[in-house]
Amino acid sequence: MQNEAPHLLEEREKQTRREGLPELNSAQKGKVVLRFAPNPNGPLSFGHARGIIINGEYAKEYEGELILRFDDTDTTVKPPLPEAYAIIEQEAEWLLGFKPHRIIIASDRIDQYYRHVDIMLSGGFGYVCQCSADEFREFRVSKTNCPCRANEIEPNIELWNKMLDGTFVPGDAVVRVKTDMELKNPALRDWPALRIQDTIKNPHPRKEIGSKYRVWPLLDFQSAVEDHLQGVTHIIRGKDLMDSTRKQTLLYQHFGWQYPETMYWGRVKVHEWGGFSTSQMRKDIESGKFTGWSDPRLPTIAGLSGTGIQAEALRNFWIELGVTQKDISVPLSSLYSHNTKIIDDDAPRISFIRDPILLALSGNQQSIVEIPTHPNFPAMGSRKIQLNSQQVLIESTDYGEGKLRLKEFADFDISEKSAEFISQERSDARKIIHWASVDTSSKATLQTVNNGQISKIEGVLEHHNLLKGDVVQIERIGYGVIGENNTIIFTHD
RNA sequence: GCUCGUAUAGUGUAGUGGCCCAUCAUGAAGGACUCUCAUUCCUUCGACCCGGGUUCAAAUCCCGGUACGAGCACCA
Repeated sequence: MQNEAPHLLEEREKQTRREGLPELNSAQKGKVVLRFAPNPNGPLSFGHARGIIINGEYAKEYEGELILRFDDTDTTVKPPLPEAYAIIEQEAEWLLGFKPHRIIIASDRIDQYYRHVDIMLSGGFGYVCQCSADEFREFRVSKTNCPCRANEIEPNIELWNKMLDGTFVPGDAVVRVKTDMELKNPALRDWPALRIQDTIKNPHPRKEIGSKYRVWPLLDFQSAVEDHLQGVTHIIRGKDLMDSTRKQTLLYQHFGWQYPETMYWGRVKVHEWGGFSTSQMRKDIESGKFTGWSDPRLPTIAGLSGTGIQAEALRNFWIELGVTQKDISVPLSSLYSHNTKIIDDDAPRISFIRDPILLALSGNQQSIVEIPTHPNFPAMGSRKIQLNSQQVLIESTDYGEGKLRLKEFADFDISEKSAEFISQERSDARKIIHWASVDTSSKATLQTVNNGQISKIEGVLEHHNLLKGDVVQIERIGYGVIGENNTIIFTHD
């Protein structure tokens, strides 16, 4: 057997678990181009992070390029927010750990899209349709051609010019891609490519664009043309855009282009969060319900980073979820677990005493206590706690235990708001609690978010020389970020 | 309604016909370490939606069912 069929004897190596993202189809190192294309109608939120992180990771892995493209072609329903462009650029870089290789703004590229309308019209695979949305809906369901479909090339070009020159107003006409009204999937039947917007009433928020254009491409057309112009090789996006791929593939066939490889992910719900849409958040911020895009209650990138969530944690989180088409619901604890792994090694320890109770010390204890900044890393130094006034603060919930050990200090017997020194070494298995000296602590607030509500816990915080934004571990409580005015923003436990 | 898609432990994921009485992470429970209810380490728990079929062999292929989701916007 050894000689006749050696392969049967070969110890098959146990297949190892695939790490990270699945491979890209027909991808060559150095030759992939991916893109992330948000509508800049607000800064990035949690869900956008998936798009940018997954596409960005692939770009990195395959030594390719990532394009950040602003799909800002709607001035009416979800108009762009002027300041969002710059913010998104920064947030994208923060999330990725590198700058996107190219930045494209759709509203700068309208002439390119018009140029392709000309090709489409003169090639006879597009037409100007003057049916109302309602009328066309009926044609779509009954699988019948609308009358405009029969227009010759010349009349189509005339009608197109009427769209451009203002003869037509919004609703009068759209440009459609000629597919086939008998297609099985109703979504694909002669889909709309461009429409007219009232940019006098609703100018584009970018000053340089304003009311310059009346005819604007819809997503499927704009995105399809731009992907081709930019040489995009792989598109990874939500599965809600599957029919978009099918529509765009039909357009690509007309143009004689090859459609990029596609991958999709399913819907993600975070158990602890309700439904947030960018438009709704924008309204709620404008009405004062939230303080801004970085409000800690909001699932925005600004909100998350402000409460101490790290970009690397977000990256690990989204990479772990991968690109499956399943609709999933994840608990926040999963993100927090990634975050803890990132921050714990670097987080200085600090004491925050909730609802403090003052105890007078009696006995022969030290007057200065040194506590390591991080128990696992002595190199991070230590905190020196002065006890000149011999008074300490402990949490009210710890008071009443009777016998307590003040962490890294000494054992005490507690009664009547005073603490009697027992020993510096551990004398028994009494509970160890965190504490603060009145000499080296001051009033502070711990801000937490619980089911969409901000709550502020009053207490005292050990003195420190940390800076705003530093991530700390609050002993026996959890992790937090140093905020302004002696507040500490809770991250998670 | 029409069309498209997905279904593996509580949650998320690996697995593309024999390595699988199923991977890893998270979670829960227990333990070790630790002067934090942290970190680290160890142990345990726990799953292939249902029913047919193809095959010597199916989590993996096919059909049907069920469940969930998405598209059918002059939004992205």
